[in-house]
Amino acid sequence: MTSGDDLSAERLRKRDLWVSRGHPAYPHHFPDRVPSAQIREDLKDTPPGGSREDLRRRVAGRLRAIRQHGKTAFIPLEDQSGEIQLFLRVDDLGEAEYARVLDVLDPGDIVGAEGVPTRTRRGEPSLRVLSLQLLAKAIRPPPEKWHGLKDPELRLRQRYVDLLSSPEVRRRFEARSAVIRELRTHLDGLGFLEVETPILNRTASGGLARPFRTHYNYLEEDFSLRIALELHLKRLLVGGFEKVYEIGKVFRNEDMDSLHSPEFTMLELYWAYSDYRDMMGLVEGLFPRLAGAAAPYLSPEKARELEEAFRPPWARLDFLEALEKESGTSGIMDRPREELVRWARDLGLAVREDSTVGTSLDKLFGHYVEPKLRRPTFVMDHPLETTPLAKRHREKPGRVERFELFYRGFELCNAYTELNDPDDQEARFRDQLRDRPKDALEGDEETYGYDADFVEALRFGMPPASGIGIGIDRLCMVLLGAESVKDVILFPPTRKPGSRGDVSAPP
RNA sequence: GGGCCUGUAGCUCAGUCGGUAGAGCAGGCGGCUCUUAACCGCAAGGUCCAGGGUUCGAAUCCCUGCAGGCCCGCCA
Repeated sequence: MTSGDDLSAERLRKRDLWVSRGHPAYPHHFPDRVPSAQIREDLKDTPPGGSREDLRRRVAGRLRAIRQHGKTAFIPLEDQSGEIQLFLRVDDLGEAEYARVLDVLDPGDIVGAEGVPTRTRRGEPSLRVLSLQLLAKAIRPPPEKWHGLKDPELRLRQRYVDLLSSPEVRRRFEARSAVIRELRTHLDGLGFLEVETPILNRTASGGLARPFRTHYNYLEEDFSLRIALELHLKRLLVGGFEKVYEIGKVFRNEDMDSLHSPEFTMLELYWAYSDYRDMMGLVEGLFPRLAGAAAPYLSPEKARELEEAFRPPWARLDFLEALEKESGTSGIMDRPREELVRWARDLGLAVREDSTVGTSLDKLFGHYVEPKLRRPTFVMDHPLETTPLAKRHREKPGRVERFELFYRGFELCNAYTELNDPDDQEARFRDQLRDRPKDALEGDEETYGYDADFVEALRFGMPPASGIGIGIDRLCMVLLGAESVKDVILFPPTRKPGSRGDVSAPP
């Protein structure tokens, strides 16, 4: 009688009962409602046992429990603003109506109610209900009221159940939204223009990643989903826009773990007539604002910790100096490629025999330095080979003007003075192609794709500029204290369901 | 890709040495006019992830697979 199917059957029976009494099963609207928080506000100065007879309020939301006491009932109702208790009495509704209402209600149902704001004798802010209607019957029961939905698999596969049963989860995504809103407000205030550029591209470039492939029927060509926003935004600098940014999804056809999602949100920003030092100033101004936006959603201790951590100025480390110091080795730049590759491989780092100087140094840096960067730290002036889209350093030979921001051992953003010399850009693209491993498949390899049209754009003249990319998901992890990137993504990708929880099959 | 762990009622979880499957919540019936994880009584509810094997007998032991988690590796 109470297997899953039977629970649904019971709820359907109640819905039909409600309909058979002349009510619509799924009414079209519920006008003039106020947030439940308004009723709490109404009762701010009302003592226990008192009520606001001068008011009639309408609220709507999901029922979290039903506590029946014979001729009274207490029914906590939740909406986005919080919770308010519905207080039902035979004295208010009459025997018949009281029974009719309670006959059809279950936890999880969405109802609308009208009544008088009232504080119970115990002082709980409530709405003493004069009329109530079902707005949407929940055919499936909600998760256990005290523990909620714990199963990590179901929480991802059926995020809506996770959300409807856990205000804290909803709150985390409200916080994410608040952070992104603040990001926009801040950048708009600095005069940046938000733009949208194509997701489907002939060549996936501007980053180092394996792209998703798709077919564009109209153009009769295979396209890639973008792996970065960079090259289109720089085309806009050529076009005369001086401060632009985009917040959007990028797609990298790679593994997922607690720090990586194949589909993730990225901010990229380009700023004409500035260099990477100007950009550091922008970041130091931005992050404290974002920490401030996240603060109301955090414990006071966490909020203070963030505020202190991101108070500028932050530490600045020269890439090579840091690597030489932490590894206890000098003259790294003078060493031949083979020696660096051997060094990295001897440490057990995943570096191919035919790997480049840049990759080897990157891996060595990741091994020796990155884990130590707990407080916000700018790592600056990377070796040239690591970064084909950055401008050569004006003073340090063999290096580029670039910085990455590290915090708690992982990268939060990546910025550089942009390369705007078309000949240098063309040569650097070619170097990338040449260094590509011999067994790489065309279009399926992780390399900076050669974008000839981008080089052509540079030939029209791009102003000197700096640019930055910020991984929004990681940023939210840091600001909201999430352990996994899945915790800040509403609907992370999941594998085809196994034998449990298969909700993808049509009936 | 490697190692470890998990999968039992709609939900949260027990299940001993291999011997008929357990609780709480939710649901049903009854009681109760101020509860808030309401309470009290009664009855009901199972593809023990799937498939195979060992055994007189498997939720339990073995193998394979599926899904998930953690660590490592890979990957900006």
